[in-house]
This record gives sequence, C-alpha cells and structure tokens, in this order.
Amino acid sequence: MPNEPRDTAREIARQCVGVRVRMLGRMVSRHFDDALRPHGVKLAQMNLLTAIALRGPVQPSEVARRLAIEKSTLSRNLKLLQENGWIRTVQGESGNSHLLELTAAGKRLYQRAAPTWQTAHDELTELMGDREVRAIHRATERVLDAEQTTE
Amino acid sequence: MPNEPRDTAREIARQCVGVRVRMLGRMVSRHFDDALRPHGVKLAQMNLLTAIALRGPVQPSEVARRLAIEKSTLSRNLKLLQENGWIRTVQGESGNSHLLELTAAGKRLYQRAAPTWQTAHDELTELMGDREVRAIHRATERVLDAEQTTE
DNA sequence: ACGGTGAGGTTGTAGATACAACTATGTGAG
DNA sequence: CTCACATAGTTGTATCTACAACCTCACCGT
Repeated sequence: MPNEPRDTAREIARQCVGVRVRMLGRMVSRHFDDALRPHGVKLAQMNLLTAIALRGPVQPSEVARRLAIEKSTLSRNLKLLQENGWIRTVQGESGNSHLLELTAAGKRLYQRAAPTWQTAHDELTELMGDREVRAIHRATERVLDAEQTTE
Repeated sequence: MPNEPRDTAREIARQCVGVRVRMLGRMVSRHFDDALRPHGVKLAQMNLLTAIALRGPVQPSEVARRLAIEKSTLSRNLKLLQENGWIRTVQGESGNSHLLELTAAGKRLYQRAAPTWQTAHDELTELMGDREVRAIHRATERVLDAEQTTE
C-alpha cells in the first residue's frame, strides 16, 4: 500500500461533509453577496436583520442561539449594523442585557433588498434542486436540535 | 398589511437557503475544529491538505478551482500551512507559478489526524442523516459545475 | 446579608473569506 | 518582434468566525 496520505485523502475527499458544506457556504455566500452588493449589505448581515426583524425587540443571546452563532461573533457583527444605522438597542427589564430592533433606515433597507434576495434565492434553488434544498433544511434542523439539547 | 419587514422576514427565514447553509457551515466547522484541536489543525486546513495530498504536486490555482475558494484567500491560507511546515513549494516548468506538496511532517500530521476526522465525520453523518449528506454532495456538485461552466 | 454560580456581553487574538488593485509571467495577433 | 490580453499570485482592506479571558449582573442558598 504505497502513498498512504494520498489514499487517506481520496477517502476524505470522496465522503467528507466538512469540505462540501464549506464549499457550498462559500459559493452560496458569494452568490448572495454579489446580488446584494448594490444595497451595500451582505448575506450574513441580511440574516441578522432577518432574525431581528422577525422577533421584534429581542436579546442578542436569543439571536445567537437561533442562528447558532457564537456570542462574540454576534457582538461584533451587531456593532457594524449599528454603525450603519440599521439597528438600535433599547433597554430591557434586565440590567444585564438589552434588546435589539430595526431602525426606520433598517426597515427601508430590508424592504429594498428583499426582492434582490428573492431573485438570488430562486436562482440558487433552481441550480441546487428543490429536493436538495429541503434536505439542507432538514440537516440544519437536526444539527441545531442536537446542539441545543446536548448543551 | 401591517409590519411589513416582519412579514418579509418570516418569508426569508422560512425558506432561505443562505441562512441554512451558513448555519450548517458554522455548526459543522465547530464540530470538526473541536475534534481536531488536539492535533493543532482546523477543518479548513485539513481540507487544503487533502486537496494537496490528493493531487500530488499541484498548482495553487487548481486547488482554488477545485475547492471554489478565492485565490487571495488561498494564498494566505497556504502561507500558514507553510509556516507550520506542513507543505512546501517546488518549481514547476512555468515561471509564472509553482507547485505544492506535503512535507514529511505534513504527511505525518495528516495520518495522525485522519482517525479523528473519521470519527467526527461519522458523528455528523449520523446526526444529519445519510440522505441529507448525499443531497448536500449533489447540491455542491451542481453549483460547482455551474460556476465553472459559466465563467 | 453575602458569597458563589451562572447567564449575558465585550475585548484580545487569530484564522477564513473575498474584492480590488497590483505585479509578473505567458500567449497570440499582427 | 511587439503589444495587447489573459493567467497566476500577492497585498491592502474589510467582514465573518471562534476561543479564551474578563466584567457585570441576576439569582440562590445559607
């Protein structure tokens, strides 16, 4: 059995879900970012705005949990959104934390960018296939559930 | 129709493949990174090492194409692998470029980390489901093909 | 009260990602 | 042969990501 690393590599390349998920993430993010560029917003930021728009005044920690994003990552990303004037923080009852909501400018941006997002989304779904997209949703749910049950 | 951003957000959150793929990427990367930490290597680096191990002396540009990774990103990531002594560059025939290959230390690392990778991979596949993992592979292939045919 | 524990957030540091701009090296048309 | 153009790589800048360490505040048992 010569060339062991190459054989191992073949095996990894063939089956590894880690490579695939990262590749897919790069390609999908590029596609959305490209489409959203005229609006000056990126997919990751739209995702945060979506979570905040959806859940009204909401704690950062809840957003982090829902999106499976690390709290320190979220902290910095929120700062950017705030600097762009798209979100604001309001006092909650707990002195420990605060609540996030969209500003008027944030809402305008969101409505303006939504059709662009829809187009990009349809193109990708067409490309990837309906079945495959649904499978990705299921897989995400399962991993998310496991993460939040275990810890 | 009150509360438009919230309605739009609901629609986006429900169907958006962009959110899901990014979430999945975060969760999967965390899982692998966690497992690989004792070896001092991360999933993204294992993926590069795999591509290089698999294709022997290979041009950076080919690695970039295969992994759908931007050339500037690759450039910096390769520098890290080189600083760790896991890969080396050798001269190719073209003065324009060079070829990459694993060093002895790189091969050792790779063989050492492979069982860990396998375990992490099995856990994730179990969690996500075989069908779903296969669907992710198909989706990745399709987007990759489209990217490389179009441009 | 009060001290420990845990949850929520921020900051230091480091890696991964990409676009734009640049350099250097091929390649092909004339 | 020479100039235009394409290909390969690097560097400046910015964003996204996470772990570790830290701070603050709430809550709870004694």
